[in-house]
Order: sequence, then C-alpha cells, then structure tokens
Amino acid sequence: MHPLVHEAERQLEGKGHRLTEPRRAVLDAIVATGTPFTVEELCNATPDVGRATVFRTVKLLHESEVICRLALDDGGVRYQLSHGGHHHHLICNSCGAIEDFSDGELDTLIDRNAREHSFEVSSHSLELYGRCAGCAATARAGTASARRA
Amino acid sequence: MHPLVHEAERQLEGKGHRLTEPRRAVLDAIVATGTPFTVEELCNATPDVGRATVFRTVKLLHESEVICRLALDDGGVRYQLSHGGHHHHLICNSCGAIEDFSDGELDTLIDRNAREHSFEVSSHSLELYGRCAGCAATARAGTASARRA
DNA sequence: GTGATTGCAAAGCGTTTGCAGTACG
DNA sequence: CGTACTGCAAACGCTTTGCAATCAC
Repeated sequence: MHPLVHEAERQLEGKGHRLTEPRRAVLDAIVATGTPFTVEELCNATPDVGRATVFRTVKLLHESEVICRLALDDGGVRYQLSHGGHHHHLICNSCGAIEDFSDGELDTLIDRNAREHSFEVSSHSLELYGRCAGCAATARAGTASARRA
Repeated sequence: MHPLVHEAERQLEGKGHRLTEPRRAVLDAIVATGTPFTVEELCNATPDVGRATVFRTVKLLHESEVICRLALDDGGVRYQLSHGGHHHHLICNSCGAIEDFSDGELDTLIDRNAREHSFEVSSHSLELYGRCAGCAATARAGTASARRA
C-alpha cells in the first residue's frame, strides 16, 4: 500500500473516524491520481462508492486537512493532497496542469503584510494563473500559423 | 453620479454593450456598497432588477474586468470592484470583513517564482484568511472568560 | 427599425440530506 | 453489539437558459 494512504488513514483514525472500505477506495484513488482532482473525477475513479459517500469523504478529508481545496479562476474547485507544508500553485489555463511551488521568502513577506495590518493569519492561498512552460512553448511555436484563445 | 459608475459604464460601452437601466442600477448598487458582495446581496439591493439579469450583469462586469471574483475559504464567492491595480485580500473568518492590501515586493517575488518555473502568469490571487484586528482584539479580551471556536 | 437586453419560470448542475440497512471497532 | 457509516433518491441552493416582450441606439 502507498505510504501516503497509510498516513492519511492514521490521520483519520486519530480523529476518531472509522476506516471503511469506501474511504479506503477514495483515498487510494486520490493518491493514485497524484494530481489535483474534482469530486466528479473521484466518483468516476471509484465506481463502487456512492456519490454521496465520495462527497462526504472529501469533506471529511478536507476537514481533517488531509486534502486542501483549490479554487480555479473559472470558478471550478479541485482538491489536492496536502502532503506537508504550505505551498502555492501555478495553474495552467491552457492544459489545466497544476504545479506546486513554495518559497519561504514569500511566506515571510506575506506574514509581514499581515502584521502590518494587525491581521492574524490562520491560512493563506496563492494561485498563479497563466500558461505552463509546455503550453507557452507550444503557443510560441504556433504563433505564426494558427491561434486559439 | 459616482465617478466609478461612470468609469464602469464607459468600460461597458467600449466593449459594445448597451447601457440599460437595469445595468445602471446594478452598477450603482455595487459602488454604493463599496465592499465585496454576493450576487444574493446585489439582488436584494436592486429589487427592481430580475435575478437573472443581476447574474448576467455580474458575469458581464466580470468578463469586462470591472469586478473581480473573490473565493472565500468556506467555498463561497464574492465579487468586488477591480478599482485599478492588483491587490490582495485579508479575509476575516470571524466577521467577514475583507480588507485589501498590495505590496510591490510581494508581486516581484511572485513573478520571480513564476519565472523560475518558466510559467507565464496572466493573473494571480492571494488571500489571507484569519482574524482581523478588531476580531482578534475582541477575542483576546474574552479569552479569560468565554470562548467560541 | 433591429438586434441586444430583459423578466419570468423552468431547467441544470454540483452538493447535501433523510432514512433504512450495513459494517466497523 | 452499538454506533458510525453507506447508498439511494429526493431535496437543495445557486446559476443558467428559453422565450416572448421591451428597449437602447
């Protein structure tokens, strides 16, 4: 079994939740995917688990901070394994790829801003929307010929 | 008439949209509020405008970049006048207040991170969630006596 | 005048909930 | 064995859409 699944399971147990077959299936699917996912995709990946249970499990995992919510700029929502520390996202509007990055300096600066406003930060999210390296290269290559939004 | 309303109207006209009474009403309401709003609130503020029209107008204003979307960490969505440059948000989970801030240094750092990942940024959003100065003070004052989440 | 815009109500979509049966611990 | 959990289907809230009437330009 994947170590991340095991870790998540312990995290759930620690909060007094039961380790059921459907929950294992959902966790497996999340870890197997490895990338940010929608509930819809998760449902497709776990056809034996009822839709409502998938939603309930996602909610549970979110509350337990096993996964975190990710707001796309088209209004959509995806979730992603929290795996450890804070990180930010590079979201490609072209191919949908989502890459993580983190930067201590950035976090420091964020904290400083909060302090200047006497604001107590409990969490923060930073998303960069645009075009990933691959899509940018593709776009550049095709600039002279065809174009699409 | 408020200058911001005028500016937004010109922005709409510039994109070939008509300046109708309902749209004026919605714009007025947005500017009058002055703070981030939900569509629901906007509907209440413009009882003479049909619900669908409020949604359509908000969508139009968003596409025209007159207003910008703001994702709350409870999954809710608010909109806010774009009034000029990029800025970030301090969102109070306690009283719901939303304060803007901007920091050139922060933006520079963000760009640097993007560059390091060969990512072409078209926009970014940074939200800090937590407790505003007022709510933090209130909470501190009440720490010894009562407590609530 | 003509096409964009409106209001209404119905449809759509993602998410939640009530409930009876099931299974974890 | 008791209670948390599940699945189903219905309910829900927010948003969009079809359509005929209306209005801006």
